[in-house]
Amino acid sequence: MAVTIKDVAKLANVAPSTVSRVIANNPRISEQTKRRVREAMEELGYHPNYNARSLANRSTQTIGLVMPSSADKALQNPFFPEVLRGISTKAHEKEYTLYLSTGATEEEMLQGVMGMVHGRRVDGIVMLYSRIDDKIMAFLEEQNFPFTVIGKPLVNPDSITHVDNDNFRAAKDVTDHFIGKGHKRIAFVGGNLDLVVTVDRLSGYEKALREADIPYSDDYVVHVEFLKEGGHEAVMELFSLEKPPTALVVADDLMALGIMSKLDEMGLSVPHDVSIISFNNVMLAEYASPPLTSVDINIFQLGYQAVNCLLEKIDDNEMASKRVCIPHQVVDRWSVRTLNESEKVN
Amino acid sequence: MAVTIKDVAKLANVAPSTVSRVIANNPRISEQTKRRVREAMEELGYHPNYNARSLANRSTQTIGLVMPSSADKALQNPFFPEVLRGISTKAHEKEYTLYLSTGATEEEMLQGVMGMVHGRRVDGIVMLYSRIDDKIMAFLEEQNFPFTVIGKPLVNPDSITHVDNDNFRAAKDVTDHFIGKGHKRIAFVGGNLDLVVTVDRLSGYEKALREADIPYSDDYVVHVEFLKEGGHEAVMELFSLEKPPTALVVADDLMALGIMSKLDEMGLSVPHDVSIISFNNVMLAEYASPPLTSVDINIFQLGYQAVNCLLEKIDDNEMASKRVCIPHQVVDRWSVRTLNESEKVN
DNA sequence: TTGTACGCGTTATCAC
DNA sequence: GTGATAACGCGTACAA
Repeated sequence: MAVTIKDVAKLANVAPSTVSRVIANNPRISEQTKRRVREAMEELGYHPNYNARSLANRSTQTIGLVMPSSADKALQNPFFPEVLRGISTKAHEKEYTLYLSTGATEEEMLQGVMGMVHGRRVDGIVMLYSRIDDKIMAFLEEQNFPFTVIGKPLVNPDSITHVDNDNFRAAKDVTDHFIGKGHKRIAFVGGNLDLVVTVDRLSGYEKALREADIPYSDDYVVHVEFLKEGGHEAVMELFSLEKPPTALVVADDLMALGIMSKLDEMGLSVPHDVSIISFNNVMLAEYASPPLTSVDINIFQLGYQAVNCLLEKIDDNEMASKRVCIPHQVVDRWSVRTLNESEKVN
Repeated sequence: MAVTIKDVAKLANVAPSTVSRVIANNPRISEQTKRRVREAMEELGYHPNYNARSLANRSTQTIGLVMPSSADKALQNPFFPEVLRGISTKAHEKEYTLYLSTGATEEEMLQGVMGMVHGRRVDGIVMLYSRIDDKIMAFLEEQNFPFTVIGKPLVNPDSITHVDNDNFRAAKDVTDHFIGKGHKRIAFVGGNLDLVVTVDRLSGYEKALREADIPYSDDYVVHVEFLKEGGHEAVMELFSLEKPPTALVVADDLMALGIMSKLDEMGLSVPHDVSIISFNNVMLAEYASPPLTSVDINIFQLGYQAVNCLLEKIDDNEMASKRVCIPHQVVDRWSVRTLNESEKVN
């Protein structure tokens, strides 16, 4: 069987506890025995068993990740690899490892999370999305288990540590940007209304219109099931209005891609016939035709900080909840056109 | 502290071992005591500690996932969410959970995997990619640790269990498809030559040309760093040849997107000026303009079967290695045009 | 059918 | 500085 701490102890002529101290680099052990023990470890090819350690320690040094359910189309969004990169970077820095929840349905996901928590498989959890009325979040709160959320929890956001963008502001910036370019017929294409981010951005959009005295119209607001066929219909509706929009605020780069595909089909060209600004600035935005002007929400930082906050909770036993706001910036590409005077109609 | 098996035992007036047996649903326990014990578990809110279980069991019921390093652009490919879906489905079926390796460099990744293996954090590993001369794979083989590979390992593929497509055949099919449509100037745009999949597809492409007596030319073969700027240059080269290609075999949907963006810039239109078939058939292929004809390689199945094979190794202690081949099919969309007679030049 | 006793590999608390 | 010894929570021969 595998080599244990006892084998090392025997070979080095010390007690198992001494070996343990050497591993922990306990300063009260003489350099001499440290060397001897290390040589023994080397010789036997010893590696500590993390399960045993966790058991004795009551700490797993791993954090659980809750993604959208695997059946969820949202998982296809390049948002996740990038947020994962941020998460894994911070985790690696602090020598934490990652545990993945799995499950196709929300119920399965919940079971998985309950397993992680009750089975003491993880020390804390990062939720990679924030959905309205989410059972998993409710469970974690009720259990008082350390967790952080990427995005803004709708229910008591003040008592849940989360890292988010100022999505209200970002959407307002984008809408203002359009207004500054002479656009007045500005439509909003949002994602699933269950996602808090959607409602935040919608509010920002509304606010910008209001400030500019542009009337808000329900006709100009559609919600697209992320890349779904239904979305295409929504776009068709939008452009069969008597006054079709000249500019689109789109909640996600991928959605923008889908929309552009549909526009292309309809013989409409971006940015000539319609301008688009979307969110996330994933790599794809740069490779679209035309390259998309997009709001960079700093996805990497979202993940990085989420882990950072979580570890503060775990390591420092920090009880207070906080909110971290990651800055955004719109990066200009080629999907926006400035309207000339004659085009500035209502 | 948390409620343990002993607390349950006490409340139910049985020995801890009995509780353990109830958990395992041991048939030798009377229904009556089972009920009593279960009630006690319920009342106390008992949940087994997986670390303790793993320790006693010598099995973790979790499988480790090796993805490309988080810094690798390849991680952005929608291939991964989808393969993850397959993996997680099978894992969930068999009540296995998932562990993620992290790391930005290859060295960090290797450290991570060594940690999983030596620390006995996982029972087996699925490698989500297969790169030529991969240190991680070499390590796993040397350790004789159960693992399966998605894609074909270049070194001794016969002794490593892997699940793959017939990429040679797929590329040949695609090239034949073009040939059947009258194309003769067919170029191949491959990905990183380190990836085995690239060389397999390249061979299939060559074979098809040879069979059709179409001369193979190095000028028609370029390799694109996935979605990278360099790729754009490669495309420019291709289309500044005196005889530019009329058809492109592209190793990845995302690459095709990048290429189409560049073609658009150059004033070339798909499929009018150039036809394209790419691989993977990720959701994006459907939403490109025009929608891409693409080879569906059944990504979900790749993941699902990879776990299946791994579990056979682990559970049944199956030592023999095998190769599972997942079927592919090309799904026709709008990126391919049939050449008319006058266009069928060399 | 159920209980006893020990082992899984570590860490932590005492001693010395 | 270092060595016993007792947890950590569970599974499992073996005994009853």
